[in-house]
Amino acid sequence: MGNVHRLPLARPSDSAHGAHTPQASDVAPPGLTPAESVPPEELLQVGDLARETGKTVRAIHHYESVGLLTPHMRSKGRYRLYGPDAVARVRWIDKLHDLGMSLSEIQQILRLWEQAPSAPSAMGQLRAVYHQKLAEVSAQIARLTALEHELHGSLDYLDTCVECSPSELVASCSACTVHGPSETQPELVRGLHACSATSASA
Amino acid sequence: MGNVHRLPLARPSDSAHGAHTPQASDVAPPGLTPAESVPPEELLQVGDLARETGKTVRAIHHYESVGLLTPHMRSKGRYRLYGPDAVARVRWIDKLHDLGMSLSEIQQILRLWEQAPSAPSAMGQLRAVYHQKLAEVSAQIARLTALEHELHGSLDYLDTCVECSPSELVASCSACTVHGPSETQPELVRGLHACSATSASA
DNA sequence: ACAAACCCTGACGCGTGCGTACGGGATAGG
DNA sequence: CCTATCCCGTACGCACGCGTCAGGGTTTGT
Repeated sequence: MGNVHRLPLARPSDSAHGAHTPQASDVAPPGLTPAESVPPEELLQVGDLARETGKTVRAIHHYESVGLLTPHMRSKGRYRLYGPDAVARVRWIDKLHDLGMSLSEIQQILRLWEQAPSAPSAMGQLRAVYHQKLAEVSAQIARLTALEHELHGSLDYLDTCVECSPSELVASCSACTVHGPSETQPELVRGLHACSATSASA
Repeated sequence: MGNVHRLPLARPSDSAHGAHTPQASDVAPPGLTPAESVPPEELLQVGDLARETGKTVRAIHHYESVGLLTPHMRSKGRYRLYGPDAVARVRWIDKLHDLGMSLSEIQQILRLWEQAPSAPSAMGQLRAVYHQKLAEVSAQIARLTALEHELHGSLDYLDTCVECSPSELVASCSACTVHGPSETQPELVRGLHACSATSASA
């Protein structure tokens, strides 16, 4: 496959709005264990989960639809209700996603985990995956570091260009007298010359 | 926008096959400058360009269609013919793409460049963009480094898990007696517990 | 003349990760 | 009862970066 890796600018943050949070009455007649022993006070609606994790409701639905997350239970009105561990889960998903894994790859890990015959085996498999990811991350860091250097180099180069005679046109850059011919230019600069692309619009 | 950045495994390489390369007769009657003074011997067909840059022909067409690249001229049979600078151009595109820029962002840079009134101005704008990109790359490196550490931590953690009693089931991990409760687990491990996802297929 | 490579334009397909809109209940407070 | 939020399920849309198929010329060698 080709090249895939984007850089972010910033993370979207959450704005807070208040509504209602699930109450014990939502879920269980007082005094009964709700389905699988989850303190009813700590149940989260999808919106709450969204806010706590910084994701959108839609995203969480999506995660569920691809099998990454399942609500602990439903209210009687079919509202999704999550236990506190869901927060960890979503953050985990996010992290792996940041690690460069697609949602379906993450799914694979979950499968692996859930279908593992024993704990040590599960841990072993997980270890293997993380090991692999570690290598990839290191490689990516190396690549980016190289690009970082190239950028520095190009910036240095461009610094002198800025002081060039203002009357010079870009067309003359390929025969620059200050820097020498275009062969000596950093690749990040050289690529701009010639090969004119179509022009249009403002 | 959400999170976007993938890691690669390896770069596709090129397999060589031989065909015909453009000849002077393709393009200009002997003794005439071909359109814009390009040594006819050095002209590349799209396939040649593809091979030299490691991209596919389709990709190059695509770059052209989004205005990143224009053939220097066409043969009389409408074959695209590129000058040697096209190679630099494609590599440049690839690099910026690796830098995390979309093709249309790259296009913007080209626009900037071509529409710049003077060379110093063009260089200045380019500098600004690269400056910005440098910051992003640095940030991304920082993020990845953090993730690298997390991975290391998780691997260490998992190392001990592998030696756990083979009869333990994953379900009991959340109450691990070796490591303590799940709150002390690395996030990359904690996220796996509970929140069971749907199971199906083999 | 014919075959073997190459090239052309056009257009639909795909995988990812959600955004967004639609029509309609659920829940809480006043 | 009315209303303000929040939620549900379904489904289409979109941006990216090409892959891939279709139908048909172009060059070149023998």
